[in-house]
Amino acid sequence: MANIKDVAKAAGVSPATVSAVVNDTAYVSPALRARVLEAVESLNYSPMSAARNLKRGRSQLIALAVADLHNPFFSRLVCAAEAAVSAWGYSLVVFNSDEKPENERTILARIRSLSCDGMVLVPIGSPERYQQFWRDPAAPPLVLFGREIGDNRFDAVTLDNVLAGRRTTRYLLDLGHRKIGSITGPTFLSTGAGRLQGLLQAMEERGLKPDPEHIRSGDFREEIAYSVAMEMLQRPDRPTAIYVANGLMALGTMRAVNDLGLRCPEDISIASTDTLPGVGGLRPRLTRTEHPLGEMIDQAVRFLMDRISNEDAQTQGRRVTFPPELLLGDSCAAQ
Amino acid sequence: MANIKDVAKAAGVSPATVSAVVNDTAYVSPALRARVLEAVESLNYSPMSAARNLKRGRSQLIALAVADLHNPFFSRLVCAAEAAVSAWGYSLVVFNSDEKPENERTILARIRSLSCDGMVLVPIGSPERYQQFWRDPAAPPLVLFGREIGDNRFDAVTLDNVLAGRRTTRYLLDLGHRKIGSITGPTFLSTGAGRLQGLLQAMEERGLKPDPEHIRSGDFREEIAYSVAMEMLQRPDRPTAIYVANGLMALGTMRAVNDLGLRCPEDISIASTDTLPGVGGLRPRLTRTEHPLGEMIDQAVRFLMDRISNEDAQTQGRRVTFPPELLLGDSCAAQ
DNA sequence: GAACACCAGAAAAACGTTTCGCTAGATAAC
DNA sequence: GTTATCTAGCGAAACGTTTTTCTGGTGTTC
Repeated sequence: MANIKDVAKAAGVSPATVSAVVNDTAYVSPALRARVLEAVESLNYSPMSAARNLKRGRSQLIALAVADLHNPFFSRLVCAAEAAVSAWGYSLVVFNSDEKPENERTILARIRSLSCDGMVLVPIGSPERYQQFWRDPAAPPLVLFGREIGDNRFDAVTLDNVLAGRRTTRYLLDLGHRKIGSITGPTFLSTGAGRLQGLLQAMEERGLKPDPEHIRSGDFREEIAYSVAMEMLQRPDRPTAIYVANGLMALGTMRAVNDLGLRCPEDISIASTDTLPGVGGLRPRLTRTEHPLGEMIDQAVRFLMDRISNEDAQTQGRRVTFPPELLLGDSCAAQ
Repeated sequence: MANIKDVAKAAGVSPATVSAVVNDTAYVSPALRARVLEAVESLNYSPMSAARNLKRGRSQLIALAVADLHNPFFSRLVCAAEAAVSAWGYSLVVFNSDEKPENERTILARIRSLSCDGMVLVPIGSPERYQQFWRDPAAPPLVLFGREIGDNRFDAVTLDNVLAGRRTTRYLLDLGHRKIGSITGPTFLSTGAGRLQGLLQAMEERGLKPDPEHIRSGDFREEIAYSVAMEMLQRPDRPTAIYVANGLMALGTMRAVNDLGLRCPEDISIASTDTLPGVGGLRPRLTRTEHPLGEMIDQAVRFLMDRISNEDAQTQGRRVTFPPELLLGDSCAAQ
């Protein structure tokens, strides 16, 4: 592969001049500039980023480490992140911790050694895990995404999960439902806990309290949600509406509804937070609160760019919480 | 960040020795090795990959450039590729050409300058586009994925699309269907053309020929498939079964079926190639042929690893075509 | 016409590794 | 005891850039 010296030789100039032309970093007379560009063209030269990175100390790489790439929600995140990152001239390196702490550890080490210029992390586990990462001056800027870990030193972008739960539940309450159940995510995750808390808040506002038997964790997984829903819906005092905490579980719940011969929304109303890509056309259309995913990842990347350019940046973590949007389908009926 | 010299100084050895220890590339006496490791530990040293890459001439990066990241199929591909690549100690850089040639051009340039050690490409457009890429000795090994472009110089991993179409159609024929329609992908893509061709072959085997009005392109998109299906299903001589060429369109077709008050499979049988993630629980469960995606990407990565280690490799492109699996749901009924 | 400022471009150092060739010391052989 | 053999570890070059410093030539000004 042609290197900068080859180009310099071909154009009869010094490597410095080639660099100046290629990076547009200093004035070069039109004549020379043309010769250089011609040489670049004919040799099909493109600067080797390993060398450039070594010299410049940055890599033009942004890492995205998600907790579970199998979950379509995170797939959508990858898609949005790729777009956001490449708009700033960066490339996206994708990692999947698969909810396993040891994987996450490996990934963090790898990101550091790749000298990624920044990273977006959907964290698993508790803040202690990131202590060392935080202290390490060589670590790239970090934005936590989606999940709260109770540590305000990092920048963080999240959905207002409590609001999501509250808003969705209020909608069900406004339709007249009183016996509202929920299939929640894991409560050790802020996404699971927050959405549940929002539901509880909304019901409490009306002086209601859910039947404990109607609040069950589906672990954010389709099959588990299915079996939990099967059981809940077969109870004699089954709820009239269910708030499901994510898209995969919403589908599992719908399946249970169908398998039991129940009709949605006539027999049971279903509302969720989040949905699945591509299923927009399914009937009944799901009533749900959604993440403004594009805006969220844009914000996360903006945080990173900010830290990257402002080395002297405040050490305090900034956090932005996005409100969910309530999108009406026809999976809920008045009670 | 601590560098190799700092470690060397701390351990009282030369940088060469540190390198030998870190990479386990030469014998170092136990005593020294321990001192070095201790220094590495206490300084939290990790080799800077930019420098290492510069010296070694590789980057431990594999690029995956897909044609449309919004399509859930390619999201699944990302997930599978991340796993395959990291199993070999590489990291995955993800790009989305969004079916736009100019994006693809940019991406190829970027991959080259990142010195990615290999790339998996879901190509858009015709082979000429990759000519220059092919001639460039600096370009990393390339495996084409999913789509045929009629150029046998590259390694390629594909699904046997013709077989997918044929197998699915035969299944419908065996159920007694004679008036079989299809919502196809774009026929300028091998995936679209192949699946359609498979359908035609299967029908021809039985001396049948589809009504031209029953063969329509849905462009691999949900909404287009919806409107095409709406129209096709409202024809007085509507087909009794439809073969839909991908998962997104299958959902659109199902939606049209529902919106027209038709029942599947009683009124119309639907079978597809590919499906959507997470919708495994939907009713009716889709009868479909699926990509063995994990095996396919594993094969692609193995091709790359092969080229990476065997510099002297054959210049001839190898190609592996995977047979689709037919998975029975309950979206098809006997006619 | 001389002194000076200015500027385009070149030369060279530096970034952090790996790796080749070498040295010095130990061991073994005679 | 001398020489040959071997080996652990070191020094230094090299990878391909960017960037700082330097140089030589041109133009300006009094």
